[in-house]
Amino acid sequence: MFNPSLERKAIAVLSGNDGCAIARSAEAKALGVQMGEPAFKLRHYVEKNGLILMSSNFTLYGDLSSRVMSVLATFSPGISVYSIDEAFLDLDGLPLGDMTPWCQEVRATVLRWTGIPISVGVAPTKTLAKLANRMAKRSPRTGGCLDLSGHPEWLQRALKQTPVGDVWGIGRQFAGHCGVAGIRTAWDLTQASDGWVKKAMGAVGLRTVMELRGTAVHALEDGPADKQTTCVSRSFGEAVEDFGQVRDAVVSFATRAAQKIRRDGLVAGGIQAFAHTDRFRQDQPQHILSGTLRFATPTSSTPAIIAAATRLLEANREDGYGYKKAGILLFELVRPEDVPRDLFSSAKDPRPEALMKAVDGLTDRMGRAVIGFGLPAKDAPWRAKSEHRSPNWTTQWEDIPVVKA
DNA sequence: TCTGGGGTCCTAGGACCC
DNA sequence: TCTGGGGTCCTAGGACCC
Repeated sequence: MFNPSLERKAIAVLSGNDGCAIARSAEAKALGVQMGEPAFKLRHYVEKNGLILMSSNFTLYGDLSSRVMSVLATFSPGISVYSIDEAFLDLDGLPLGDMTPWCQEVRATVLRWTGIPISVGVAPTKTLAKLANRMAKRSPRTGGCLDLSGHPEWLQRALKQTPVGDVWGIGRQFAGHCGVAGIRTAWDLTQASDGWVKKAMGAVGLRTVMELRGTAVHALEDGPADKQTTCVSRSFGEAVEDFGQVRDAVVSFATRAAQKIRRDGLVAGGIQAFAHTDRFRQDQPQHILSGTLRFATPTSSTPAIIAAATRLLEANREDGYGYKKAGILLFELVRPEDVPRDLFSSAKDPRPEALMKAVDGLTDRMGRAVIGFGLPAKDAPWRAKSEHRSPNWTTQWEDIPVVKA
């Protein structure tokens, strides 16, 4: 959108630390760039075929995502955002019949107002809507929109054209079980017996099959449920032997995790901190360090979470390894009003909360780098690589594009 | 040299209860 | 010889999703 010269080019977006391909343009797929392929294996495409590699920029993607979602929300009061690039809309109550013109309007509006092309699939269940969407995206004839509701013969043809492994809820293992049983397409799976499905893929698989048969079992939720866990982990730009550096990294991850749960209005009942060596370097000694503790009182206070994380790390400290990744996990997340009262402590100390409120206020107004607990050096060796990063076109004043008169 | 990050749900087995 | 019936909770591991 911001760099039209990239249109129609072979381009892949890399994971964190510029590790491997996590998104590919159609042209990159045509070259043979695989999902999850390590970046160093893509170099020959870059040199021979002009493949363009970009670092991921989730701040930018998140902002554009929320713009798209807010446009979608104008089309149906029942919207459930499923991921950064997908949402389900409840069409109950909308005029029945051919939904295609309506879908075209949704698509055209999102494109016009945000610059993002989307595809739309309509069907009686979420699993079938995902299947319809996939066909709409792949087949130019559909113009990006496919309505499989009220067209039994189209639905059957779509099911027969969809490989079973491309069905939502069928991953590698389940697809393998299906293959052994001679089940190749989504249609084949609808014909399998409940007993076989339950045995091979459990209750989850059975729900997928019900949805393929047209019985909705995945309801459209009103709002997203509260998170149960929040994890912040990163691979390091290079292996780190200085344990102090590992600790610095974990402190910054703890800071970030605390921010995240405060933003979600939650407190954590416990924390796990971990660090491990490079699992791909089997020629080097491997080590996984990990520790868990529960807070006496659930908290979202950055100093409390940092203190716990560093305590766990030091308690499980092992020197002499090259650490390549570390992180922390906050679990037993609950809303503060749901935390049971502590029988033995009297008045709650109001100061940590007030402090975090002040820090969050400053961060919101002036950015994350302005105030913090032990701000790490910008050039710390554990900082992830991000060598092909796009600007934050929509969220940083200095990156906002300027239109020339 | 170089290989991501962040989630959910289910299941089986063990420990416990009356 | 013979040894009940009905539960809950927790955990680790495995499946899936984006």
